[in-house]
Amino acid sequence: MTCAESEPALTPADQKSPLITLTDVAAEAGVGESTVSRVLRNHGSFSEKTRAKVMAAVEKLGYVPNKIAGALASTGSPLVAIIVPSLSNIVFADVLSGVTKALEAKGHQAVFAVTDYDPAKEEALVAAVLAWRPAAVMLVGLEHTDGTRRMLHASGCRVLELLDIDGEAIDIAVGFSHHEAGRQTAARLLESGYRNIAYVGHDLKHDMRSGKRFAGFLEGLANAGLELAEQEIRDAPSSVSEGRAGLADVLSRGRPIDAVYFSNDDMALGGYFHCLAERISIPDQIALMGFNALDICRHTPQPIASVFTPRIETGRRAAELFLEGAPSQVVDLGFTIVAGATI
Amino acid sequence: MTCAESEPALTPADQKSPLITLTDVAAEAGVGESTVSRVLRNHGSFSEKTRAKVMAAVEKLGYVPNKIAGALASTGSPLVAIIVPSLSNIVFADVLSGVTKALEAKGHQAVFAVTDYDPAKEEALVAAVLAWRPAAVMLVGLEHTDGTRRMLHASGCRVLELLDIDGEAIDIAVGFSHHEAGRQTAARLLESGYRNIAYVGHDLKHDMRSGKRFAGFLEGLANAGLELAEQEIRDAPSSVSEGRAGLADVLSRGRPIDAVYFSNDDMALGGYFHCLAERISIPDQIALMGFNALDICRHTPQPIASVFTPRIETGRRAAELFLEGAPSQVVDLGFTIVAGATI
DNA sequence: CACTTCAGTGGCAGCGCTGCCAAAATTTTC
DNA sequence: GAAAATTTTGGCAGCGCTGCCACTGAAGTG
Repeated sequence: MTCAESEPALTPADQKSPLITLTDVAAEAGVGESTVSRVLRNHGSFSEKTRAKVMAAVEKLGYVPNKIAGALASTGSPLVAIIVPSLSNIVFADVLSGVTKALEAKGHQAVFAVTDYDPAKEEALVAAVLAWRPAAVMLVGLEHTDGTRRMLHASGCRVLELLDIDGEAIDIAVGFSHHEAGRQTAARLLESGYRNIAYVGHDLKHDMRSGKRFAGFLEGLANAGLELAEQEIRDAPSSVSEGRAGLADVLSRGRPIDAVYFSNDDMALGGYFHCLAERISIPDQIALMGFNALDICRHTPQPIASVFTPRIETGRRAAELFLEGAPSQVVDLGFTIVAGATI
Repeated sequence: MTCAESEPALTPADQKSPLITLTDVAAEAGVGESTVSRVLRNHGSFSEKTRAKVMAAVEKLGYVPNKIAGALASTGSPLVAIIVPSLSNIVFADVLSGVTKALEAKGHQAVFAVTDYDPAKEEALVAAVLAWRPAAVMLVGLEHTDGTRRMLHASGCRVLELLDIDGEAIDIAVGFSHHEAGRQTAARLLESGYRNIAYVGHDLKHDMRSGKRFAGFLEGLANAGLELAEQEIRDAPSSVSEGRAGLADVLSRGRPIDAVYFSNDDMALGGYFHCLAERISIPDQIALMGFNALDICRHTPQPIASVFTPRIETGRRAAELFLEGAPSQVVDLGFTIVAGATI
């Protein structure tokens, strides 16, 4: 739960002037401390004349309020913790943007950390951020260690789980169903007449959500009495190169393949590049389908078919729900299959 | 400097149990508060027996130390603020990863914010983060408003400016010279025999660093007595679609062009897609050169020539310098021109 | 054996702010 | 014009922790 880590080296720059405090401002303005506090937070009542005096003193002294002290004195904290699996995937950066944009307008500050898709690290990071007594903790996905869950419950702060709704939410979940996305993708491919379908994916053990899509996809095929013609699951994070190598591998096996479902757009883009390089005609010889509908895949010579996911919206909505003090709930923001030129 | 924004709504979840404090742990363990504090921070001396008692109490009560209180009591703060222009550009996400990875090992916590390339917003965000009394503030680039500089100076905390060294640093700067990168890119293109060179760029007013590369590039051409054959500067953030449209535009003007320098790899990738779509042969008909050496551009059918920039390394190094308490300095991490199949 | 030494410990005063309460100033009311 | 209602204000006790200092008792010293 708590480990005695060795001290972080604190501010090395020695404070030249002992920083201005609220008391200094009060003295300068010739009013009481609480009055300054009220004016600065625009909270409670005070006269216009007082406000002017205080603001003048603040300006003159270059006072910057100390939120650390403020947060300690008032019990609530304006901090929101955001813990994401990775930043190299644009998906999480999008979520982060959405969250911070909605938060900053309300005077909240984001503290954040990256888990590298490691649940144990997530647990450690949750412990670390809880020490800051955040008003809310945002996590990606619904899968967490028991320790993480326990700490989160005990902390009493709001918990927002993002980008997934397939499972049990701790408090609020905002996202969409990956399982359903996988299912519908399969349905769409079948509708278009493809029957020899391959899957090229990445590291399922760590990326739970791509695993859920894969399961949904298989279910979609099974419903039509079909199964995957080929599959290649790379033991690495998703990337263009893995996607390219993965498709190359699948095709090298010689079995006829008329469509390929990739675990996401990075992988699909790699597959697309493989086809371009090998002069494999798309979609005549082979159809490609990705996931996320990244901007980049909309601007390839032939736009790659994909599934649009509301990433920024997920972040924004989560922040809003938290700000509103919404009750525990699961918000399904849905997804949209976008046809490209590749199916 | 400071504005009276209206209150953020604080923790809406009502604390069920008045959270465990260090005093509770001390009582449970039958020792003094300072002893618990010493054990938990592994600081000062205490017996193994005491340590065990304290840890047992911590475990039993599920105590999570309150760093807000800790930071207030000790003057230094283990918070580091990171302010980036954007998150949609992978470059800044990389820097962020580098920074947080190096920081978390040392018990520091990152707080972060996004400016959207707006210096005024940067100033507001600096004011906001300074209220958390961070041990360091990390910013991208060397261009800041006077207000930002003034606040940063007055704060007395370390200031790290990342990804640029062409200019006056406030405290520590870590990065490389964009001007020089532009110059060397021009030299390289000239070396390869190209003479009818075009530039396709994005929004220079906001992205200072791409402006510096452009200036360096022009200088490189001028040194050889040349100037740009064509140029197209999009009034938008860099993206694949802008790059594609930009190149299309330049080529439509009918002037012979044998090489194109793009403001970055996103733009270059767009240009590459345009060539693929229009069956323009690369590099026979036209050579392409980007900037950043993104992974994705290394895996296109023909790898796109680019300039590798040490992004994660910049973040890591900056964090290390801060942790070491290094003196003010400018660290040039350099860059590397990487040949692709497109020049 | 009286002396110093020092690891191990507890007490308590803040850190800079907010929240509460009561006092003071102002306005309203009859 | 005095009383009542209201607005504005200041004082001060914490928030939960750390840093300092003083204290303990066991070990080391001559």
